[in-house]
Amino acid sequence: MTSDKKAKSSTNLPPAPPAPAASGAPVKRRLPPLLRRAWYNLNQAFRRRIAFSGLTPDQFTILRLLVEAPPDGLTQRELCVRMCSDPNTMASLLTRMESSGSIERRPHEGDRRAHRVTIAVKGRGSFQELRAIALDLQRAILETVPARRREQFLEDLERIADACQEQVRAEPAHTPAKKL
Amino acid sequence: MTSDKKAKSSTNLPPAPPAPAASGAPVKRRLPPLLRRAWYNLNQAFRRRIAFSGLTPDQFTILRLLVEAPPDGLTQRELCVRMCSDPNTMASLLTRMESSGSIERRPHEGDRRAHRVTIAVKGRGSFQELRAIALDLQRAILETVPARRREQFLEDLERIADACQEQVRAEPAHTPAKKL
DNA sequence: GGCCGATTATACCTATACGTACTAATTCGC
DNA sequence: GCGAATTAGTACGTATAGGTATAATCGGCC
Repeated sequence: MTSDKKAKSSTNLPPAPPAPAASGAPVKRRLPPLLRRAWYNLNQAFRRRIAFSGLTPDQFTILRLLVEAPPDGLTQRELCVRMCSDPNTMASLLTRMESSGSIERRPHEGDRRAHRVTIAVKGRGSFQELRAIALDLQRAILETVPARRREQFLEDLERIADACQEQVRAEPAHTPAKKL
Repeated sequence: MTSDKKAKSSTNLPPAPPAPAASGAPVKRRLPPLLRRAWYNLNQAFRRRIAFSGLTPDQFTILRLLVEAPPDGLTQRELCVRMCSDPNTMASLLTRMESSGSIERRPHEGDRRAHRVTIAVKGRGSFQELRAIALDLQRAILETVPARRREQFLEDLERIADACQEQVRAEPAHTPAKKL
């Protein structure tokens, strides 16, 4: 068998020619599809690289936020804000992480509604291990943009991210017409 | 107690201070969090704006792809590639859209495994209506980047998207060496 | 012609994403 | 202080995201 088959999984993406035919006309690039493609593939590439650890990209993000947080930890609300997530997703995510021993939850001593979420020893170990993989991946991807434009690109991407967030605030979940 | 901020929203995102304090040091911007923030909020802003129609952002994307496709329509596989999605997600997505009457599925006359997916009259109407909303949103967001840098930004974002996709191909779904 | 690997779609399962509704606790106006 | 508005979390339901496995084909090769 000298076949150099790539062992391509059934759920994998084929060649994929998302770019329109090059002709000479100004290639009309649309922001939403580009953002979607970048994020989905970045997330998937990272998920596969860290799958061996049993953690998901979102769980890794939680660990990063906790490592960068003060030793007291953060409340679920604070994690939500930092992850652009919502209370529901956060609750189930943290429940799984608590079960697997990556984090710990204890009642907040100043606000009995809230929880203090902290990283467990096991979680800290996982983070150290996966962090290197994350940095490698990020570097490999950023290298495709010429070094002299990288800083400008990230600055503009931040403007875009800010603008997107602003557009969410401009359109509340349901605009509840308060009863009077 | 060190926390003393005034959030003011329920399921919504509060003020959200994702940026580190400005001090003078080069603000280290990280690609993954920025991409996540941009995509999540763009998607959410759009979802809320089109919620009245009963369609989701992903469903809108399907309609757009079908409108831009040849009259014969596309197979589910082709839609997967164009959406950076996978066969599973596509199947359930199309099942829902077929039930709601946005699209039609018929057997592929040349390949009995495949389906031809086409847009229904109802779906075409929805698309026309939502398209204007999508364009407005995209314009409002892109305007936050100076006009003279927009084209360059989108070009670099495309490089990033391509690089992310490449990183996925470099890491097949089930990495480890297959059983020998 | 028939065997075998590759491909299209589906079924099933877990992990988010997020809207609505609800409970319990906290804050604020008076 | 008391009650209403707010806020932290949770419960529940629907819509993706995507891994594994499988049925039905398709296609190349002997």
